[in-house]
Amino acid sequence: MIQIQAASGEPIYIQIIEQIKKLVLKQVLQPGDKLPSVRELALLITANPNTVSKAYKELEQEQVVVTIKGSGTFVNDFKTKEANQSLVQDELARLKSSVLALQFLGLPEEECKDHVGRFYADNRKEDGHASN
Amino acid sequence: MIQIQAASGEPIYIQIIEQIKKLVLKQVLQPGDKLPSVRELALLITANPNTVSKAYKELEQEQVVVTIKGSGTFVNDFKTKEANQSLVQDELARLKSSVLALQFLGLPEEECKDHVGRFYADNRKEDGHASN
Amino acid sequence: MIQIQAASGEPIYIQIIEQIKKLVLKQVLQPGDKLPSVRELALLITANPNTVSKAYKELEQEQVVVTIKGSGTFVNDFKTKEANQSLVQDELARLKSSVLALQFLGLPEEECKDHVGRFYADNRKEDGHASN
Amino acid sequence: MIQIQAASGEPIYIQIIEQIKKLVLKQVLQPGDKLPSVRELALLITANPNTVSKAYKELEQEQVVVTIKGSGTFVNDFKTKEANQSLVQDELARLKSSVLALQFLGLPEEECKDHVGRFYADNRKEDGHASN
DNA sequence: GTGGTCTAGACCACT
DNA sequence: GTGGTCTAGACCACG
Repeated sequence: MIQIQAASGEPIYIQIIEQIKKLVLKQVLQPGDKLPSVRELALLITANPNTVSKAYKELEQEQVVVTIKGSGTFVNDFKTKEANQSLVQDELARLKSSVLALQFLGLPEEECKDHVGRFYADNRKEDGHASN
Repeated sequence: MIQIQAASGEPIYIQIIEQIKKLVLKQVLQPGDKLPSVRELALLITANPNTVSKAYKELEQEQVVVTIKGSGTFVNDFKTKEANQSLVQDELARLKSSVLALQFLGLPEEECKDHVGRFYADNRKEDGHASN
Repeated sequence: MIQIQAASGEPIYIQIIEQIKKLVLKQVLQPGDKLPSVRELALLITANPNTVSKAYKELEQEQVVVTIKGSGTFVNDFKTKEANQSLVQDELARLKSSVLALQFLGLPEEECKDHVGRFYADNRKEDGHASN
Repeated sequence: MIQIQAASGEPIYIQIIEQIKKLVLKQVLQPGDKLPSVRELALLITANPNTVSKAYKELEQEQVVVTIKGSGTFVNDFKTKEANQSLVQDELARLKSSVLALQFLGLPEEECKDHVGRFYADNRKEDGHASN
């Protein structure tokens, strides 16, 4: 369910965070669903429990999941998600930086928007076949 | 001419690279123009010369500038830029990650594309007034 | 009668303790009244009986309730409550930590005292309508 | 400058956070000041660097400090501190819980407010002599 | 030198 | 069983 590329340079805990967000977005994980326990997921992806824990904590901080000590970690109910304007601002800054680089590399504006459209579509699909 | 935000989390050498790319894109820096020397720029932005040097080396590796020993560093001619498909792929991966996050935060696809369009437009203007 | 928020980060047994204390304070539960059995309360709030048991044990240790084997758990007579100076000290430490945080966040001293006054008043009312 | 009680039950990283907040509050640490490096402080208080790092990260997240990779951790300029209403709400919830407990233990309202006043005063003094 | 990430393995609190 | 805290020690990116 979750695939990690240990040699990708992208920190493992970031990969976990993004993949879980994606699963929630695709409704493979729905509000109330229990995530695998820290130790389980660590075994599954052959990572250290601390690393998984770090990912779960950050997901909780972003209100994607809720953690109940002794019980586990659960997908959150989305009610207060509109307020996160500051997070949106941060991400837009990252987006801007990527767009600058791509423009510089000669990627035409329309082509860039096409990619964005494809990424949106990808994250709505059930399967994980990237079209990157 | 170049503004650094040390506390932004973005590495300083990355900020230098992006700002110089932007200046080239906007044609403030034109092919053949001489960049400030490593030491000059380091003084200007109160950074470590090693940091500036690292930025220049990466810009040279991306063929944005050319360094001529004993003379300085110069903006390159734009002709050889098509080969950098791997760089484009890397940047598309970053773009994809940003788009995932923004989609997750509820940003509609069309709104995201609008931002991309604005960013493209920004980088064609002379001045640095962001519309972010 | 007792409401538990499993995802609040506050341990469930602590929530039970505090709510029962509050009910005693408000005289909804009076000296001699019988508390629900461990199993009854566990069912009511869908918690583990061990959790309820832990709460009752701690309440007994603080002399809020008395457990009589084979009969049940009862609200205690209030006479012996002066000795708990160590508990007061512990709570004052928690209070101090909260006050530090609030002062840091810019809450004026008078406003903080007003809140304290309101909390005292709240706990004297019968109903649970918080004015937080 | 920072004193840790390893056996206090209070997590070490929480103690670090609170003591640094206190130092900032007392203006012993002023905006722009450099905190001891993670490794330095770890040696000083004989804790693990990871533990100190955890404290610093949380302080950064609360915008008390700013971290510059390769340079160090610095006390932040307070400009955006008014917006943290949600943090205030969280702390008020903790305060409420403490006040409930103290009321239950028989502490009179006025005495409780006196303690609050003393805590405010303590945090304005230079020395660390607690009057807890 | 700085902080960031990760692992291995320990102990504790909570359910 | 669950997650939370902590230690020891490794490697990396940044300045």
